[in-house]
Amino acid sequence: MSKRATAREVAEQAGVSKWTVIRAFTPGASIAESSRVKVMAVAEKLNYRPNLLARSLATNLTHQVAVLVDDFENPYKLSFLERLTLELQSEGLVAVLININEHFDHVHALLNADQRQLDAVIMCGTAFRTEMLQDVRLDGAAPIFVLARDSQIPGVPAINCDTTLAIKDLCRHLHGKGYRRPGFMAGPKTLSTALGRRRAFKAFWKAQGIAEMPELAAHHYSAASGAEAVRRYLNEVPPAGRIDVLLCENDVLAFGAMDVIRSEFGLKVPADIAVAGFDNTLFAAAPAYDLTTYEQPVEAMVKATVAMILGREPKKTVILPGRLVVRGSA
Amino acid sequence: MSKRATAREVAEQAGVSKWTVIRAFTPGASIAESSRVKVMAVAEKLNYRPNLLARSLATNLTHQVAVLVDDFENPYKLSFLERLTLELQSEGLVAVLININEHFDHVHALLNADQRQLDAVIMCGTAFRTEMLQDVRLDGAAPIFVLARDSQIPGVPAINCDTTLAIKDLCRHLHGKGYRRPGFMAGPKTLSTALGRRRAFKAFWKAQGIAEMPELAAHHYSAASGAEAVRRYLNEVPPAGRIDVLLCENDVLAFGAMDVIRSEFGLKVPADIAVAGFDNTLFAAAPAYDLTTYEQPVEAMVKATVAMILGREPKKTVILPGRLVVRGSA
DNA sequence: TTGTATGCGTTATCAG
DNA sequence: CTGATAACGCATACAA
Repeated sequence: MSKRATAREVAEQAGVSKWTVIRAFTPGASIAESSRVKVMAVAEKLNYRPNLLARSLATNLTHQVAVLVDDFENPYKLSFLERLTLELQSEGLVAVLININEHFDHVHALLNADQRQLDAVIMCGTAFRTEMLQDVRLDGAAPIFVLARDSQIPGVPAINCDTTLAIKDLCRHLHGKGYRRPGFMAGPKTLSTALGRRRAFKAFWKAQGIAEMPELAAHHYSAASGAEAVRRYLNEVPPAGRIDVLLCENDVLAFGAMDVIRSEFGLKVPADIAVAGFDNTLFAAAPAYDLTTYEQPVEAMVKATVAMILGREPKKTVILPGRLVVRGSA
Repeated sequence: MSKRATAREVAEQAGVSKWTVIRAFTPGASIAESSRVKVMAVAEKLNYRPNLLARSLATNLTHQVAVLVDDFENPYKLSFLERLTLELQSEGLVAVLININEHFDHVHALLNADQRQLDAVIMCGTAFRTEMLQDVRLDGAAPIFVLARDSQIPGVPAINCDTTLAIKDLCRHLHGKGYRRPGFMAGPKTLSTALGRRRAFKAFWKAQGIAEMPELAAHHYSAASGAEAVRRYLNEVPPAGRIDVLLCENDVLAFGAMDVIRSEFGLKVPADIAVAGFDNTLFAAAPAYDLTTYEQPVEAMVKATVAMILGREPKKTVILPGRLVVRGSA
């Protein structure tokens, strides 16, 4: 039942001042080896370890980083969280995971992070309105980073995959495969716009002299919404006038789309309609989907983010190239 | 560029003592309405908000809870994280997400949580050796809770789904469907044992007078390992002697198994081999898998955990019933 | 190398 | 209701 020992208690038992105890636990502090050993022995006995809370109060560094997430339906988020926590922890930082939802929005989260003196805030692919950040006065607060999404906010760097390049790579592949009647499935309007994938898609095909590009609108970034969108389309448009390839804004939408195309309409992928996604989610590789998609450079993005947080790199928007993953679906 | 204002600064500008400022921000503190208004005005102007770090140091409460996770390959974890963060945040707590891996093990995480004075530690389905906890001396430290797994450690309550009931429900369904040659796919030995699913499985079929139950061993809880295990089995055992139903320890293994059964061996699910899983992952509902599985009562489990953390419920192991989800795969 | 004084921004407690 | 004093556990600067 030995309660947490404090530096003062250790000092008493070791017969030194508490500052000497602190020094023993401060790497690079000037302290005699003899007293260091003595202190450490007593510390071990009393089960003493420095109180990081008190340290944070004194140093103004919590070594904690807020990670804001709002879409838990996308398994892809899990990869991001894994890499992010891994990278943070390897640098002595930890992630405070904040669930952004109707009851707890960005402003709420930002204020909270501020009050807890967190060292940085990473908005991990969260959907936010640019105006939102201007409402909040966070002058002395932690720097904010936008991960896996663009940021138009001055002073708030984004670390993102090169969307233009990515969509171009994807579309070039589809075009090379001979598809000429492309369709695009987007998520909710505002969020979709922020991703910029639709724009790049239209630009590519227009450059190829193809003007007609049906758009299927999904209400959420979920398989169910993807399914619903494609169901609506297939019910409305007779076979002759249909698209021959569908690029979905992300894998989750693509999964839902493929499910409906095959199970409900008895069509073949890619023979009748080819499908491609974005993210290279774990399941994209499963034979059941075998989805052609695009992989974001998660590790590089995460490393770049953490480097900026640590001040090893200047804070500025970074765009990194990803990787086209060709599989059987398109 | 207004730096973070402190209570003292606000006090000076408002012409009161800093304690009055604190009172203005302390719900239920006795303070004159007039001075409260005065303080709030200045606080607003100076952009003051209480420093939770300092508060934590004084109160010994951080309102932060460590959430340990070690398996980021299972999309199911995402549901847990979503519900957990949601519930914690609705109670004024936040989750510190800790990635348990080779470089950062449970002991490391526990010590870290201790030093950061976290209020509690939730081991969210992590694989640990019982001895491990005894090595760590964490007497005055935060209470530990084991979520979605059993705990044999005295004083460390587990919040889990009723495995025995769950497996019995699943198996009864399979038996009712007429399957008589059951097989079980387990994950890594030690982790699997901790889950207790295999044991319940064997018990059920033995009670039905069926003794032979092939076991397929997966090395990890991943689709690839599930695929590999079933591939090995199907290559070794000729069609005549094969199982007619395979219960996998979790959905992810089941997905991998189904992939191989159908794509590599051209067999039908459930006609040739039926498959069932455990967890009711998002993808289990997809037509591509249409997996019969068992759903853990995530929300109830999470609520029970948080209730104990807040001291609203006594700390003790809780076993909750889940829900059988019957689909087309078995 | 070691000890001392002071500060970090709160909370708790008591006197007025 | 308000101000003052001590305490939370450590860091920083300085003196010995």
